[in-house]
Amino acid sequence: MNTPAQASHDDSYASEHDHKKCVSEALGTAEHLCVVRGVQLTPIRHQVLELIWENHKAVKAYELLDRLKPQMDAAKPATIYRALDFLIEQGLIHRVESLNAFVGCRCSAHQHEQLLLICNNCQEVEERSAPEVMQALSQEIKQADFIVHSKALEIHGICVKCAQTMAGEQH
Amino acid sequence: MNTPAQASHDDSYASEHDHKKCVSEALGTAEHLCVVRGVQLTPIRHQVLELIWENHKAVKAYELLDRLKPQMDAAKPATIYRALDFLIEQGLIHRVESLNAFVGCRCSAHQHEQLLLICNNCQEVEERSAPEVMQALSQEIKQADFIVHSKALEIHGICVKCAQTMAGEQH
DNA sequence: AGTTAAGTGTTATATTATAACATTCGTCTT
DNA sequence: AAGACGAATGTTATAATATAACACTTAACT
Repeated sequence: MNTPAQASHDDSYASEHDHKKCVSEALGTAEHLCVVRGVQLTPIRHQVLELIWENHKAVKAYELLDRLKPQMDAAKPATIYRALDFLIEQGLIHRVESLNAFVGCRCSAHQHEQLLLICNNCQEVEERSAPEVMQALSQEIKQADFIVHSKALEIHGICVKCAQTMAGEQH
Repeated sequence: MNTPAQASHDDSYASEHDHKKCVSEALGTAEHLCVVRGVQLTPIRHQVLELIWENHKAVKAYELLDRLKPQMDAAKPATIYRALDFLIEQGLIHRVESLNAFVGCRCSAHQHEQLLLICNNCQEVEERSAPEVMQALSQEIKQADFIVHSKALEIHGICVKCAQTMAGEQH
């Protein structure tokens, strides 16, 4: 499979906002939730979650594996996939179905199913709770007499920042 | 990867409605659209489309390959994937992202992006145009200043028929 | 000490998908 | 007719994604 182009803004998400705060909040919430739920956020799981939170881009399992290896020589596919399974079960990350990739979840404590806006240019993923969409969805699903287990709501396109960057480069 | 349980109703979609008509309409529309668009629905592509339309279940690429081989001994992965790429480009089938599988599209001529209700029990997929959902989505995406390229809207759960079957089996 | 359950280590393999290059075939050009 | 072309297909190889299966460790409980 081809390596997707990894556009990267100077003013990327990671620098535009206070990403350290962003990460520490996410990890703090994760640690707290795991204690509350009586599940173990083991060192491996914590490391994988940290790697995922390095930015807001969707990241592939084998890329995480490569990034984990320097810290953990023994890391194998199963190491990553087990950690990912746990993190998904706990709602701490999203699996991006349309990319076979993973991204941190900011909404672990609340409802987990969100609308994902996925930039085809920079791979950053924006989560939106999109209440009107969810409301309309509920109605529609109810009309169909369908019993929901899970939702994957993924929009691909170009994010604001990339659109601006591209517009700037036109001149 | 595990083989998903393939539940199958006596009163399955395929027998409940006039599936022959369903298939002939789908194939007829496909043939017509390809003529209009000046693209070639070659024998291979036609055969793959027919295989996909054998039922309303999401089907895997390698399962299609196995089903194609009796008719076409030379069939290889590339054979299937090329046909699938064409059919997707032309909007004649959906790729179900959350299953890495494929299903016939009833709405080729109109808007292609639909809400998919995917039964975890029988693998049947119901397409719904869900105008209210699409309207709410447009609003939400506009608010995010996001430029849409494509949408994957996939709901997993249990379809009406399976729910009824299960309820019946409780006694 | 013995048992158990959860987590991890390790090897192997299954599943999904694409790359790369050769060949065929019909059509258009000369 | 000969050659050029583009689209489709044939063919081989391999990349990328994911899981199975079984062994081992550890901590908690009995």
